[in-house]
Amino acid sequence: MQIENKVQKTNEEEVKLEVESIDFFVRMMSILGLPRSVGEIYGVLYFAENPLSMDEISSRLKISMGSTSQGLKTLRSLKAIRTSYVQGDRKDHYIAETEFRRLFSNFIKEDILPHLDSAADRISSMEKHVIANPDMNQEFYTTRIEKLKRLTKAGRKLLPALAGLLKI
Amino acid sequence: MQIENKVQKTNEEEVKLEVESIDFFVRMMSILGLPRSVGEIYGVLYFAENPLSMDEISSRLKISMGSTSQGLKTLRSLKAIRTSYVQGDRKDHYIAETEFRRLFSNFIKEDILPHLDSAADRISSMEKHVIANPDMNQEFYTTRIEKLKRLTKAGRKLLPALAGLLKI
DNA sequence: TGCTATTTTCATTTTTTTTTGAAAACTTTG
DNA sequence: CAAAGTTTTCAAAAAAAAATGAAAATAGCA
Repeated sequence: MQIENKVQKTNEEEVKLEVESIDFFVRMMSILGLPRSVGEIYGVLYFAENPLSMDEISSRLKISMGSTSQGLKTLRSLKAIRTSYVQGDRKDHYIAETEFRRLFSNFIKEDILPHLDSAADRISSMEKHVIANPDMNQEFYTTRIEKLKRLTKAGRKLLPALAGLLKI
Repeated sequence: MQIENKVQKTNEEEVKLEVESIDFFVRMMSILGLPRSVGEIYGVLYFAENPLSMDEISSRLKISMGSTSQGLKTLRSLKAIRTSYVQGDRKDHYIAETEFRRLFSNFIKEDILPHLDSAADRISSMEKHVIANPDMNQEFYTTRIEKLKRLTKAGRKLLPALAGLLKI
């Protein structure tokens, strides 16, 4: 009734908007393979006019503090949110980072490129197996391996550039 | 011992290569959110010199016919594999489509764009809520909604173009 | 057409992922 | 520096996703 009131969504249209925001980001994040709770949290923060504490987020969404903490951690590591100091309150407060360009660039750096790195190792190990055995149809296998090399090379170039193309 | 022998990987290096191929594609497909079995199947087909039947795929991978059938269905819908007639054999036979460019383009068309379509609907419904209530901080909400619009618009343009950029 | 081989479907089981909740670990402040 | 407030961690529970396997459907052949 006291501090909370300041940030509580009292208005009906605001509540509806929040529900749709949550739904929107749950779907978006699920395309990126992120759990439901992460989308929910970002959805709440995206249309929040004021920074929200973990507490407020957790009670608005009716999810546990544990989930909320985990979700915030994920969002922080993607730099999709940041903390903001609120005077007279000891809790941490969060606001959504709304530059999607940066958000994507972090996602690619963090969740995609590491896979491409390990892919490169695997490909060179494949090559060794083909070379090690002259009985194998060298042309066939070499061609296939070349394609994989080109694929990972293209991915490594293209994906980071992608975020730059996002004129958002 | 009879027909199978023709396509069985007998050579040790070939077996090792196959294992790595499976591993490679399991990872790749999992980036795209596709189940393990789909990656495994594609991994086997990618380095197969001859078309393989469902039977052969399923027994090489030691996965059930049900999974294999489902996985092949997914791969077919992505046009990542195609069937090929093999004389004197009543079974269907599959070969990997190795043009990754097309593969990605199908993935985007099939698994990503539909989400963006439904996103557009949701955004316009968000707008209605903001307009419906003049008490809301119009500037704040309108700006956020604009960002979402730009995001989805950019996605719709950029993603299909992405496959074209893949020089593979 | 009827018989058999092959593939698909789908209820059930298994595995994996996510969430919960309570305890542990921090942090702030009186 | 202790006491209360806050956040994190992590084992266990719940939920979601994927795989199995057997029955149903389909297709090819005599």
